Amino acid sequence: MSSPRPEKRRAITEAARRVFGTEGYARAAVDAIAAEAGVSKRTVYNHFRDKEDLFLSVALEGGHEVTAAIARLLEKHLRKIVDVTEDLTAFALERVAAVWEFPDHFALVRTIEAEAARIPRPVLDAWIEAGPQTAHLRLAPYLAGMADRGLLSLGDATAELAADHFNLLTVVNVNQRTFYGAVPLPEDEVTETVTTGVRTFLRLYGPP
Amino acid sequence: MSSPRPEKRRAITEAARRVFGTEGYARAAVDAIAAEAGVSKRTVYNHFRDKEDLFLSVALEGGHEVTAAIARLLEKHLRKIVDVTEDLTAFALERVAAVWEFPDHFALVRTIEAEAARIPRPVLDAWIEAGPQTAHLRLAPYLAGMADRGLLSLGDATAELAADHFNLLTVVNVNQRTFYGAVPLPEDEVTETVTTGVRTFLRLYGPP
DNA sequence: GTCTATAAAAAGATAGAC
DNA sequence: GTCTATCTTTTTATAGAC
Repeated sequence: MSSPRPEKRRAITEAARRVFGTEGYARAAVDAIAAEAGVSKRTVYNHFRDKEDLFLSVALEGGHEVTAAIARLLEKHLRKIVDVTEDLTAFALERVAAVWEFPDHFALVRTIEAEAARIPRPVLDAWIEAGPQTAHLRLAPYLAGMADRGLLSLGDATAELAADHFNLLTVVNVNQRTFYGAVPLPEDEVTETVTTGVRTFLRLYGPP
Repeated sequence: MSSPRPEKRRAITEAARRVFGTEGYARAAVDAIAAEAGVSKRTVYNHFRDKEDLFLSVALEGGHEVTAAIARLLEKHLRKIVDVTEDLTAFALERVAAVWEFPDHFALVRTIEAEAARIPRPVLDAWIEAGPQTAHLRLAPYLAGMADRGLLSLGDATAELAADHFNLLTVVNVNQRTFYGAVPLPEDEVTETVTTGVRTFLRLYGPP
């Protein structure tokens, strides 16, 4: 399972992400992954115990990458606030667009959700923590900071709860409608949904 | 494709719902569905063109059934309002519990979401309309009625938007955490989430 | 570790009798 | 329309040479 050719392993994981994303788990053939990666099938089995091991490795890796990308978006838009409404909206719009920016990953997310009941709990928990949960919770400190500066008023709500509501009203709402990007939604409807979501969030937590 | 033995067709669709729900689309074997239904595989192919036709028929049928069940919950809890908070909470709790009451159907929902990109658009649209969209939109008239009676104050929001927010804050929130019931969540956390969701909803739309 | 070739099993769909 | 038996293809995983 060690790998003196790290570039091959890399090629395999990238190919696997594409094929698993396009085909789903059961339909994806290891043959196809090997072909897409430009290696023989035997090489795939030298790097990964079996198909399931390959799938879960790719999923976990993708979770970390997307979480990192979202962390960069948080820094970009919410590190220094110029205008609360505009900055939150700009963040949410780019956050939502991640679904189209990493189509292979989010196709994988849909597959994971479908397979959730069949994935070993420790592995699933590791994925949830690496991916959605962390990406989700990292928003809270930024909101807390904004509240400290008087830009938001959390009342007796925790920053985590406010982050929860922000995500539901913007990202989750759009993802529900588009099945995580599988069904396209006109850009102006996305903008409308996010704008309304931010406005609603500020009715809950906007400065007095 | 006609069926002089309707009870066989029924047995097949019920078996298909269980097997597709348990195994997902690609993994589910028509052999297994036939065995579960107690008929031969050839009989399955006499009633349904192919595996995909069977899957989509079952999905659509399930969508209608669950939508009807949710309509009954709306009538039960929101036809006559005794206490706004309590009635909305009771409705949301039972609405959320539907995921555990129809485990096969919601396992199928997860599969549909995963396969969304591969399902023919007209068929997918028909399913969305029969299932989630209708179940979702039927809440709006009840909220509008409550607003008319002064039990809610919608401001300049439409009843559809308020319904959207109610669903996001309660049902969608729980479903996100549990992957539509695939990962269990302690009952008190469910209650806590729904209660908080209703309270937040009433901060937005409660009477003045 | 990587390749070609192959084994072994599974699954979708159909032929043909009744 | 329903059944048993079968065809055909696809797929996971491995043997064995280099």
